[in-house]
Amino acid sequence: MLHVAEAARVSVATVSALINGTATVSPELSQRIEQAIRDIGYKRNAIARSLKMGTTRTIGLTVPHITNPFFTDVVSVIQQAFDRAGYAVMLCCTDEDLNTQDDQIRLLLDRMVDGLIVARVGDGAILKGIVDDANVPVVLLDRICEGVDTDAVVLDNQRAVFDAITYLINLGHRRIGYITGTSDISPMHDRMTGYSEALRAAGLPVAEDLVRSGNFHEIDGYNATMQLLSLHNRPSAIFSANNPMVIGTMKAIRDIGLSCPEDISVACFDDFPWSDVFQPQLTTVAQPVQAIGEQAANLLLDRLAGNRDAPPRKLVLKGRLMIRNSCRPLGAIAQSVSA
Amino acid sequence: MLHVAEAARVSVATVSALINGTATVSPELSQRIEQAIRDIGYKRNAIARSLKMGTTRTIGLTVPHITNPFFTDVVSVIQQAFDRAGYAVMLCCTDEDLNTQDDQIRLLLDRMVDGLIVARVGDGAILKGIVDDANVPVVLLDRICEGVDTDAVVLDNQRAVFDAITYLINLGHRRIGYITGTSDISPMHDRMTGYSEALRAAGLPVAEDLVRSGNFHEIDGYNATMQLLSLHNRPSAIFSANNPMVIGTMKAIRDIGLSCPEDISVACFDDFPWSDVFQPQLTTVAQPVQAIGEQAANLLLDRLAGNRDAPPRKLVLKGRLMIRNSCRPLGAIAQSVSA
DNA sequence: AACGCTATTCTAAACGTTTCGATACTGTCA
DNA sequence: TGACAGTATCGAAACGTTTAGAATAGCGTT
Repeated sequence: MLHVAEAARVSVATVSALINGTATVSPELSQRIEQAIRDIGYKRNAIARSLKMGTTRTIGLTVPHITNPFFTDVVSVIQQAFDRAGYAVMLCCTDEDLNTQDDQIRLLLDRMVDGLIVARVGDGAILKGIVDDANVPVVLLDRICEGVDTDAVVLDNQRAVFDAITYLINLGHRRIGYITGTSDISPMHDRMTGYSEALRAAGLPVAEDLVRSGNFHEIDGYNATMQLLSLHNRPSAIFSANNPMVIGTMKAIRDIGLSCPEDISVACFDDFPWSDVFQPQLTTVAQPVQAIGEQAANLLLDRLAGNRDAPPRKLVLKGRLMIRNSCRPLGAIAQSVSA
Repeated sequence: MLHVAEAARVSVATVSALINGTATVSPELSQRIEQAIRDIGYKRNAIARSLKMGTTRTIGLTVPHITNPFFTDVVSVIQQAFDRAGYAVMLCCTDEDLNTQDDQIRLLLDRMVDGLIVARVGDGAILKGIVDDANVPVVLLDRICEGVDTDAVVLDNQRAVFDAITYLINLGHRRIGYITGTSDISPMHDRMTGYSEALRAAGLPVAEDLVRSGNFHEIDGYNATMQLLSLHNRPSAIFSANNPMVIGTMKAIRDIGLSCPEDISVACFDDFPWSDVFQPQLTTVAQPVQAIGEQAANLLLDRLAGNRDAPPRKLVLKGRLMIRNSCRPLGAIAQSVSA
């Protein structure tokens, strides 16, 4: 900017005024300055600007795994929303690791991001500390956090799973295996509650041997399913509370020589774009990913626009049960077996 | 830092020296300073540091679509690699749009990113201009660019498709439909060449009516497939040069009342993690996503480490044909039809 | 006691912006 | 003609660091 000012024989203050339109600049000088900008190929340095202004027009986004299609979709929507609003997005993947998440959030705050969208990992204590210190608005995504009082957008996980399990029960299933992620995050807890509530509502027992947990990866789903299928009295249906794990479930079913839905019914949380073309067509609980991403972006953009003091807002969206052909009425199975 | 210096009764220079280890500081002052840092909860401001140092320890990454599993995986690997190296990643999705890409790259450069990894869109002219101006190292990903002389990591697309098409020919297919993305990017061009070369090598004609193009989305694959299937003399196999589009292909096949592989064989570029559990199990060309991401990260990290003047390096990796059950020998189909 | 050496610490100038208050100019009106 | 208001421009400080070079202190030598 100094060079531009010199070339146009004006002060840097005038150049700044013209660029930002913060004061009127005479046509004559405007022209000289614009010419100089073109000649020199001047680009405003956003870093220097950020330092002075105290704002970076950049937000931080952390998710556990970007390869999980749910997060991929949400990240994509959020990225687009902030792109439109002229913000850049710094993306971090915590890989479900608490320390990584910690480090990354600190890294983002050091870089003076203007806001944070966090699909948190682990318990919220440390996150709470960081968020309280940092003076930036934070939106919690997918996973809320006891004691961290801030904007959030989540699914009504309990209800969604309740509906899915009830659907299985209505098909005649009585022993329903359940594969969950680590239970220290709210969705896993709420989904588990949905599972037990549905059983309880139908007067069925919650059998401990039917519940397995893993760490969100395909291999965890595989191992959990292997255990369920080798049970003395194996379940007739399996619900996977997370979608990378259901791939593992399907592999385990295949490897053990069974097939879905003939021998075992399967349903899971989170939809896939290909769910209704490949066989078996998985029955899933679809999250409104578009809405989740947009709402999260809107909440944060609203805070960034200056609405700092409004009380925390918590948006709870509804899941939708997508019924396809991966779950069979139990009567039909009995028939085909006895035939 | 000023407050810390005051609290510890030293100068800011000494605080800086201690924090960065750039000069020896007596144990006594060190202790006072560390205490003050803790008391105040001081965090170094990375923006001010960037301004002074001329480096942000942040890189920019732009891809066409993050929801395309290929890019999702590559982004994930790259993110991890830079995270390990202490860099932040700014992610942009260009949505296959030239202007968006332009704006985003400028945005990233304004923010003084230290380097850029670009899966480019459209023709390279503008990109070339930007890259030449900007004084940062650039690595091209997946798609190279005539005239832009910089590091790149790409697949041997021609060979990969040649092998896949040859496989189909060996199964007895003679009319093989081909669905491509827009041909202004190198992989689409090279894949198309692989297709024609394979046909030519087998002495088969390249029929224009068998080649359709779309804009990388599922819907484009759907439309292209609909056209191919309503051809008077429809193909016995379809190869989709891109993986979101193959979902559209499968939907079209289903909607038109055919089935794969019984009525029509399908293969595509890019693998899915679930390819070998759901039916039909797609035959695909798998890219070594892990290697692609790592190599791209390494190339850039190497430049960032100071190796600026080495000549541009172009890494060409090999694809791998994953043969599953979505393609049938044509003889078998003939038999079952005549039976 | 004066000297030089080393180890430690500090002063002050950058980095590239924004912005407040000051200044200079122009024209209007009493 | 002089005071005044309004407009256009500028000088300089500030944002929070890093760093070159100057200053100081401590200490062994001669």
